Amino acid sequence: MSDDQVTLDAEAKALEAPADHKDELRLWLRLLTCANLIEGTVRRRLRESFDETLPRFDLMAQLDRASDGMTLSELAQRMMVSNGNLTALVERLVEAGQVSRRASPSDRRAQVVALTQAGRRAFRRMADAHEEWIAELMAGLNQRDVDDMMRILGKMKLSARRAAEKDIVS
Amino acid sequence: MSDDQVTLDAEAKALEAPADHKDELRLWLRLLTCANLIEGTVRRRLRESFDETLPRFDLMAQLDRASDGMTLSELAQRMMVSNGNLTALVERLVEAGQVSRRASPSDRRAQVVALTQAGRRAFRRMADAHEEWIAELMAGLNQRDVDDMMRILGKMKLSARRAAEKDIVS
DNA sequence: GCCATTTATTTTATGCTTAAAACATATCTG
DNA sequence: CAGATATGTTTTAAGCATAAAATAAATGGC
Repeated sequence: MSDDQVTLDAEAKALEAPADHKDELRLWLRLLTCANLIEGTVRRRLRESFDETLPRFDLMAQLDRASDGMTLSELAQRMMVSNGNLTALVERLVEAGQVSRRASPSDRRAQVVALTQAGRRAFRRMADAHEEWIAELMAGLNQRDVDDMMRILGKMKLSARRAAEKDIVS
Repeated sequence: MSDDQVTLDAEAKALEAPADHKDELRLWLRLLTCANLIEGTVRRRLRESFDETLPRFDLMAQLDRASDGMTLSELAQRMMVSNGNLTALVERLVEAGQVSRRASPSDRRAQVVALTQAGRRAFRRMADAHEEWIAELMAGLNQRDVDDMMRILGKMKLSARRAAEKDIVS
């Protein structure tokens, strides 16, 4: 490997131009394309097969993992959406009888939301289909690809979180 | 390799349970987490540094690559958003003087949109910062990670597109 | 116990997004 | 060339999303 050449090129550039990050940019664009492609397909199929929206499905997926329910703030954090977003979303799901809402026993400011029995039943049906759809969309990957990507995405998640938190904490 | 064992297990399962696709599901959730983390950071910084929104930036990015502009339909397809979505988005950018809009010479239904000079100038400033942000968010990856992931995402893109198009073409 | 700060939620204003319907123009087919 | 079909765009109705401000309750320091 010609490290000298790399170093010389890098130094030659550093004097007049900023570092080149085209590879990372291309990676990001491709990641985004894949995410949009998959998310769009899931969104469409959820609507066509179950007359349900993706945000509602995502919300139910979080509640499905917490049998005792959770507060709105906790839900917002896990879903990575703003608090205000949940107010209306939860309201509609409560109206539809899929989510229950009760005051927190320990904190009079907070509300605990949870899946109703009907909500859990509906979610489970959708989740089974959803799992199949994801597998179908990723059918072109072999186990090695899945494992490799899982590992690299783990690193990316850490890296991105560190950079993102720098903005907020300070 | 014990193919027999694999086959037996698979057959034993097939009788009572559907195939297990947990790995793909986990991969999808992690991919989504990364995408949301990065996209959210970019969105916030665009607003804080340039008082600009991500959809507007994305639109300008597409136009930056087509110096002669393109029609709304072509733009919608490249951005992977609905046509109706663009009407208002373009309208606001035209108002802001960043995008121009003219009738297509060859098709009286169509309009061609393009960046104005001011729009191009503004976009270039933002794009430089954006490239740095992406590199920072992905700083935890080495070149090998970037290359590996790029390759696997290429496979995923093909795979997802095939599955997605199955729904629509029919 | 009181005041400052933090935390939980809602409200408001604005913008993004979609699907579906409506409309206009192009293109194809017989 | 006429009618059918396809394509380009806008409109409509509904829902999703954010930031920022407002409100309410909890917590911490003194």
